Amino acid sequence: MIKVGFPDGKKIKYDDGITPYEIAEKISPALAREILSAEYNGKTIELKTQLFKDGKIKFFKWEDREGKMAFWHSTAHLLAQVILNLYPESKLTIGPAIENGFYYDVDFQNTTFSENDFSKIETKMIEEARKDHSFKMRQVSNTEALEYFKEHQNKYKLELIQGIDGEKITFCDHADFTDLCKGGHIPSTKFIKSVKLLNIAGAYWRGDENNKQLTRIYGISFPKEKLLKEYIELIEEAKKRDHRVLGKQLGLFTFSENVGSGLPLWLPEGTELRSRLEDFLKTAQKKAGYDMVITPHIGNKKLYEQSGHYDKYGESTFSPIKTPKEDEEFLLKPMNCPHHCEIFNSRKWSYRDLPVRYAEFGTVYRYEQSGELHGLTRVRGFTQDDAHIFCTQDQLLDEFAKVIDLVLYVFKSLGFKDFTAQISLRDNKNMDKYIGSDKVWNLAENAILEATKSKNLSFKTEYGEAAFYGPKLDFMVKDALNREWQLGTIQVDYNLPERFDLNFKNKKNQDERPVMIHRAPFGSLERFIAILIEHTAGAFPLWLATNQILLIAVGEKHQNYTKKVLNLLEKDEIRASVDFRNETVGKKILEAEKKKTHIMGIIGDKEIENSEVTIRLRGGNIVGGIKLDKLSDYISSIVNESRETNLN
RNA sequence: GCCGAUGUAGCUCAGCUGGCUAGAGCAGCUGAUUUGUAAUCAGCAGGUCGUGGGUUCGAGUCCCUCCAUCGGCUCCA
Repeated sequence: MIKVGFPDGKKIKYDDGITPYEIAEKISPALAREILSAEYNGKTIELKTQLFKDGKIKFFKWEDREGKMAFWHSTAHLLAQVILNLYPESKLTIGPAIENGFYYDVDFQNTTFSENDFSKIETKMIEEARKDHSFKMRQVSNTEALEYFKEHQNKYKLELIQGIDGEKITFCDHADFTDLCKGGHIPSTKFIKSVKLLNIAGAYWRGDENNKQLTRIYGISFPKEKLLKEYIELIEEAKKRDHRVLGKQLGLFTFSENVGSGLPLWLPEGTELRSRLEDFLKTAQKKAGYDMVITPHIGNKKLYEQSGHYDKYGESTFSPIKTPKEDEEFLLKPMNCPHHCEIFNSRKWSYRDLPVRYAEFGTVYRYEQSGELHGLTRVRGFTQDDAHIFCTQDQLLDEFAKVIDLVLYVFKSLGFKDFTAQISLRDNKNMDKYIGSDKVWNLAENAILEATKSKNLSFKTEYGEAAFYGPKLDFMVKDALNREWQLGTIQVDYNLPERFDLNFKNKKNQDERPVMIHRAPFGSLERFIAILIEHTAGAFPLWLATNQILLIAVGEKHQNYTKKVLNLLEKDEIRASVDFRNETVGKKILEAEKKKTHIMGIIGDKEIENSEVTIRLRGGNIVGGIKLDKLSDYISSIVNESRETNLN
């Protein structure tokens, strides 16, 4: 007999060799029908794995992340089976489950595979799924595994097997298909009720661009038809919220082939939104003791050689600009930090002067590879809400914590309620990517860790995500569709102060190095606005909206009164506008809705008679008549509310 | 940069396997209408079909080059 513990603490004895599925069945047949995978003593196992030792068991359903992973991973097997069936020449490589579905990387050899082939594969997959094939794990010897894939002439799998040392090699069989696999499946293909292949992409073998490029097929699957429908609706909604689509519709920004790709042109409405965001941050930064600075758009190449940036990123800057002077070259500014270091160096500092905080909306230019450009989220010219704080070692924790406060204030004001922190450290396998000694890196990493803990932020740690000069604290926000975006970043840097020989006089009148904090709560205005558009579906918080209320005059004879209302609102600093076009009220409302106008004020005979304005909120909620002397207060109150919560 | 796809009016799209002066809706302009909570009616105008080349009696449609965009990969100071 073995003793099995459950998450609720209960312990039950079972016969040796019982499987998780059988245990579930004993608990309740309903549970057995729903579970997709299980974990035993912290390790993912198959539902049909026999248990011979005491342990703790956990069951996973579709609702659990682990359940979905097993489900999608199993679907990847199904996809592989069908592909090998239809394209016997193709070579399978890897096919994992991902956040939203799964993919399989396939070398189709000389055959081209396109989206047109999706439907026949989907059909075949469902056909196979219905046959109720069970997934069976089996252990094989190293030689046996190598033999198998030699026979199938699959050099990719051979490479994978050679990379597995010590561990046991396992195969997974279902139907007539066998794959190298470490496990984690649903019991049978019959659970897979609907499958959708999503897109096709190129992906390098093992993620290395020197390797052959394979065809990656992305897909998703569900245990119920209805769930697929919901998923497709979610994708449709995301498409509607796409900042590139809304940016066009709302007249915020555009691109021109003649200007160049990745170089956004800000239209008047977009510029106004952007300036308002800048003003918002400027005010907050002033309160937090920052000083604004301005630096040029170009800088001598030597400056970036000194900082180390040129060595690291020289290839992704725009080509150097030559001057009549021989050997003199300038770069379009790819980052602001060296400039701010030079500002710091323009005078002598005492410890009494620190911390010094320089902020700049600094426009920078980076020659991103053409295939990496994407709307406003990845561009070649963008403006960072950059600042650099120069402080003493003693001030570091406090300063860092203050920056965290500022970042959180920004998120809160803009309606990002759901976010996580990520501490980005060095990749210990690739230490030559970084500059500076272990000693200063350890100092910096500890500072970030401590400051983050002092703020009670929960965080995850990612290795290999640090900047080349120092570790980072990055903020990932979740938008209204639950998608995760990286926004603000805070970095601790001991290296640039060294490279620029920054000093201040300490209490003992000795030269001492300041520590530098790099930070950008938005990251860049372009990227931030893109994410804000997708998060709010273009309906920005009312305090930020360019047009807070649109006054709609029913007829020509109502225009004078409407103008009076406009003046009244403008005097109270409410951003109002009027629509006097010769159009029906219905049409004006439709267009205001399209422009995501939050508040509409309708004015006709009735309103004039009662000295009021009828308020209609976006989406059709009619508030009713508000007297003129109460109107500004009413609007101001919803504007203020919008600073805390989104008016949505 | 790499793999794959796409590119027709300001916008969204139609144009079948190559065949007369390339179509529609919205937006625009003109006129009528002065309108009550998600599209008033009529007329007009608007495109060298991304670029350059080629195949053909004939190319928006087929082939090649380049450019841009989209989905990914790689990269992201």
